[in-house]
Amino acid sequence: MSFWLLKSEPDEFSIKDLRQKKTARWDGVRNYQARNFIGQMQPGDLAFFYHSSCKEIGIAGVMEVVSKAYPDPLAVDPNNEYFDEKALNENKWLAIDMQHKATFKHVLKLARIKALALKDERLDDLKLIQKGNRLSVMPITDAQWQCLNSLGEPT
DNA sequence: GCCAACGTTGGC
DNA sequence: GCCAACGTTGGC
Repeated sequence: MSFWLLKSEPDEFSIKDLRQKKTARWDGVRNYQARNFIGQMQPGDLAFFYHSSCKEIGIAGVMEVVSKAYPDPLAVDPNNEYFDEKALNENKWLAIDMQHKATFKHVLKLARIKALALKDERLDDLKLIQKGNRLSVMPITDAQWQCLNSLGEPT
């Protein structure tokens, strides 16, 4: 089993939205590196739901991968903002289904994660806080998961 | 709103 | 294949 972190702008799609829907398709990823990570995900994997570009930046909860990766239908829908003309021949973009597992009582804020990383060597290689990182889908090590998940108090 | 950093595109 | 220009991400 592997661990991941997936970013979303809560104005577009938040952990609250996922909790209401229970299961949702994670789609619209249009970055090759992120796409490749989605391709590696397996049912049963766990992922942090990260809120970006918002008031409370940080990890908002936990979700579970409940499907294998499959071609992203948005890429071949001309009316969708994530439409990709090149995908009409061969759709190489991937989507995957995620299920809500837990919403943290308080968002585990990025500032707190950064502060913690100064003292806890388990977070040394955390991609999230590496310089210039913009990946919206990234792997999390077992140690990083244990460290961060223990700080999130589920509601 | 600003800007650093990275990704993508396209001319050569 | 190089690189300048442009676009996007995302924290602050």
